[in-house]
Amino acid sequence: MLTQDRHTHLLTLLRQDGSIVAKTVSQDLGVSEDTIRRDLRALAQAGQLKRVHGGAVPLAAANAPFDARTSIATPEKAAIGRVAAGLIEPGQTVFLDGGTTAVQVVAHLPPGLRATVITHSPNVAVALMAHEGVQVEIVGGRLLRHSVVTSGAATVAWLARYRPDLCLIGATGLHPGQGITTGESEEAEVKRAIIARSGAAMILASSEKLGAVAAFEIATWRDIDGVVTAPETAAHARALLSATGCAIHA
Amino acid sequence: MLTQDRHTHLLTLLRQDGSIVAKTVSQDLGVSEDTIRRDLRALAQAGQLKRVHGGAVPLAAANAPFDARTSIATPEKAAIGRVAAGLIEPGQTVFLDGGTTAVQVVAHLPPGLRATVITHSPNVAVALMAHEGVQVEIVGGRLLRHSVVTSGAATVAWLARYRPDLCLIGATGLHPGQGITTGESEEAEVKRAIIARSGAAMILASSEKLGAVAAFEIATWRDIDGVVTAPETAAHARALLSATGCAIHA
DNA sequence: CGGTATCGTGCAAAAACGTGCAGAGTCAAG
DNA sequence: CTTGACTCTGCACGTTTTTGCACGATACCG
Repeated sequence: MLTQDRHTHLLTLLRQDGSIVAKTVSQDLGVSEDTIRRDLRALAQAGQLKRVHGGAVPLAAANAPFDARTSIATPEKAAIGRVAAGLIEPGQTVFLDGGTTAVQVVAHLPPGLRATVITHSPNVAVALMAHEGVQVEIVGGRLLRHSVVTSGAATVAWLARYRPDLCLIGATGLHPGQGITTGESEEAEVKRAIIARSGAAMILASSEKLGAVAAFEIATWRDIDGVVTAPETAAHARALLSATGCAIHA
Repeated sequence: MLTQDRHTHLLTLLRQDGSIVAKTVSQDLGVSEDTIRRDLRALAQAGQLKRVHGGAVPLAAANAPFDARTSIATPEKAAIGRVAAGLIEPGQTVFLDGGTTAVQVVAHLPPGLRATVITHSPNVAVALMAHEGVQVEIVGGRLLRHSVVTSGAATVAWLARYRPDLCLIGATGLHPGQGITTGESEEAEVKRAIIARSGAAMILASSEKLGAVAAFEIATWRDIDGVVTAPETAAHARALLSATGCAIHA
């Protein structure tokens, strides 16, 4: 294994998992921890990552002019992305919501997957360019600045032409009594519209969303088919949402 | 085995595996490591690969997971971007085509500009997020992989709702007799549709496009209102396109 | 505040590198 | 056919880079 290969491997790992643990990687690659530490030192010197005790994390926003918001992947979001990516079957047509978690789903798609992905997030669309076998459809409309997805009446109208097998939706609040909610009314409309048209609807849920409630309802528990969480938070999610009869994927 | 054969073999290997280990290859081919090293030196000299300790890796692009999308901006494209950005008046609604030059237009927009930008490029849309005052509309549709813009019947149909004051369009060929052309028929349809709906249409032209002709016509000189070039190539453009009566902005 | 994991540095072995040189093969002129 | 120039290849030798280990210092965690 070349030094360069290790470097790219480390950067890929960083993008996928949101962090690097020196010890783990050294065992995976069969080299000493010293070597990994030296690599991390070099990459940090080159401004490609930030060293921390025990390993490394991505740089904080400043350096990346483009996908500043999308590239900061927390380990939990990476884990959710991995699980959600596993739910997509070859040949399916899938709607992918916007947000950092959705980008993580893309990062964990099996290489060579053949599928069709519909999205209203330009970030997700760009990330999907790395997957040769995936056909991408973008939903047009006005781009919301804070969440970087299209929305509004035109977007909802455009959605009418799709009937995806599966949709993966982000949300701000998942509450056993109050249902699934988000903080932006236009976004809520889009999410609601696509859930209604999808064969199956899954909610991408990081731990801080569990038990929370936001201002606008996206769906009730009857409307959706599953919640995707990180393995670490699965037990918590199951306990909280047991009454809803909703499946938990982790 | 001929030297030439080894060279092509090495380049093939590089494409397949993403890296070359001198020792391994020398054993596989039954030649000494010195020979492989000499080959690598020659190929590196010819700019076909990058030598590293232990072997070789592809030049920049393919290997680095990052800059696949943040494509390299040549000084000329940056210059064109600067000129084109200056053509946009506050308050206008502008259609921006895809491509690296269009991203450069965004990079040179005056900070604080208030305007509406319509685009079918997710890259351009993401780049525009840096401009608080710009409202962004994305044109939906199927995403073409090689140029990273949406196109097809749905995209053209969607365009019907816009009447921008100005459109900035990329092209592959600008020829005084053959008009403005591009190499992809679907893209040509989109460009033609938006030019027809715009108050003014400008073509973004880097020097290698001047005098060139591609397979699909976008527009005749009657249809467009100006060509944007870098200051260095303005004289050349004026000479070449004088008969068309088309304004040159530089 | 103590224990443990991680880090940095110096060092030596191993791997890879560059260079000079000689043998083998090729080719064209004589 | 011979000769000399040229190229390609492999080997030897000294240099540089990389790697793993030892040991003291430092940072996290309960």
